[in-house]
Amino acid sequence: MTTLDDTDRAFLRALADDGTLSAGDLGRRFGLSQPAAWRRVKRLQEAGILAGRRVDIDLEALGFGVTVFLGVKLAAKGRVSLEDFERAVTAIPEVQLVHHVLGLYDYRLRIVARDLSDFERILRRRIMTLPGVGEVEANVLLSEERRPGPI
Amino acid sequence: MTTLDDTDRAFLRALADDGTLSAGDLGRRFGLSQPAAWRRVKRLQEAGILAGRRVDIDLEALGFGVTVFLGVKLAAKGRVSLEDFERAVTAIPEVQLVHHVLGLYDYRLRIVARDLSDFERILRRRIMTLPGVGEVEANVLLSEERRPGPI
DNA sequence: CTTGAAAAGAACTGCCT
DNA sequence: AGGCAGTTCTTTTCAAG
Repeated sequence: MTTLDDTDRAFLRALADDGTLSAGDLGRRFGLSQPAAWRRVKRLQEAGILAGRRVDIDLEALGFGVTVFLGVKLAAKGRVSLEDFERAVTAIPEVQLVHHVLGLYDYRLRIVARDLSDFERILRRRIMTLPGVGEVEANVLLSEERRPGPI
Repeated sequence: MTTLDDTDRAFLRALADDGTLSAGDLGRRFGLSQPAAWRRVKRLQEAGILAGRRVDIDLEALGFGVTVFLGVKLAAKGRVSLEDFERAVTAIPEVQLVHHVLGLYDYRLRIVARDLSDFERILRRRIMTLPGVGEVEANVLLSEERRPGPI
């Protein structure tokens, strides 16, 4: 674990919002020279705090207008059935995230579909037929707000 | 909505995995020249499909080892109480994501905490005191797998 | 679409306070 | 820690086929 100063936090917040910012941009924005900003970014990367960079793909622009969060409870929870379930669920193209969780459900999935009838098809043909699936609970996404988190 | 060819899909998958890839990298990987690859990336950006770039911050490296998904049901759901709830919940630093959803719960939150007793503090002092909160249901994250999605 | 080249900008290094 | 000056490298952008 590493501790950060205010400038590090400002850098992380800025980069979480816009990953295209260069060291020069960050320096100008927060009153540091380009090399000083660059050294900070490098330090954050080497500490593993800046873990990677990704692009944001707008699936709605591609016709995937429905996002559903699905809680899944397994019927039989042997060690084998967890692995079987994970292997099968990650093979479904519409599944974006697989969270193995503790609580009322065993897994939480984020699933995208073109529309609700497309989601029904995925649920009936792909999800309910997965090995070991018991109860499921669905929540359809209306709106999403991303926050910087505790940095 | 836009339709993509196989190369576009390959670009998006590669960039979703590693946002640092340049047009030259993508071209080499998928058999295009650098300018051709660059024009494709630009087209995807202008179509809004490549919506932005962000860095991945490893909150575990900063001492936030616990992630909890929290379903929240509101007790009274007037129009005003939704906005009050959203304003109050987005002000909690540990809240990373606020999903307004349809289903058994009204909101789904992604919350990070240093440990479980830190999470208990957030839950009791910050969440349960939010305006209009009724039932809550928590799932503690054990492991997370990200998938490319249906592109 | 390609190649080639020029221009711009970002990354990186040494040295100094 | 940070700044300045400079070099190197990559990316961007244009020209021409």
